[in-house]
Amino acid sequence: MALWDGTAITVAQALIGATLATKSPSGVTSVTISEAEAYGGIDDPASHARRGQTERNSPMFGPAGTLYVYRSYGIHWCLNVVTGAVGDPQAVLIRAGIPQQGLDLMVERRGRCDHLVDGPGKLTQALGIDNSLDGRRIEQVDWLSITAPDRAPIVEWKPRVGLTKAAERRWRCVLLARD
DNA sequence: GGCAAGATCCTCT
DNA sequence: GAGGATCTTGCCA
Repeated sequence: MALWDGTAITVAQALIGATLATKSPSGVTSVTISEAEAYGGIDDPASHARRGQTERNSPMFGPAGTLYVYRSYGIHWCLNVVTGAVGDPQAVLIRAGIPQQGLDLMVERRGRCDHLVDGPGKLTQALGIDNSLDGRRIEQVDWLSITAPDRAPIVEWKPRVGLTKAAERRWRCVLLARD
């Protein structure tokens, strides 16, 4: 069973502590995922899919393991992993991580040496992720991988941030410590 | 066709 | 801590 099989809630928790890695001609970069946010289906007012399927959000309606990359505030890319069944638009937003490999490359991409991957837009920039991945399946992208952690980490569920709708739902999963 | 909102980040004070 | 940048999407007239 793949990491992304399940509901947005269970997948968000499963992704915490997992290793997200990308390869490029410049080298390999990888992070330990430390923060992920669950987005429910069309009944989640904060989800892009709340008004049904559109051209923009159609990857969310695809099978589990599809990547949904959208532009935020006209500037940043945000990476989501689609979960749930086809036609059930659940997804997990990968918000932040802890740098592991390729620190130099991340610094180069970010143009600074601090705050490399502590936000959704920063994480995609540091890992070289953009909308070329939108609608692709994780298994079909040979330069990106997500690997489950060896041991289940200790996590905490907190309210979502940056939202104006349904922000009170405690669907943000944060890495507390690794067992 | 026009307008407002938005799952953010950076810079300046 | 506050405010500006920047642009796509969806709603409404």
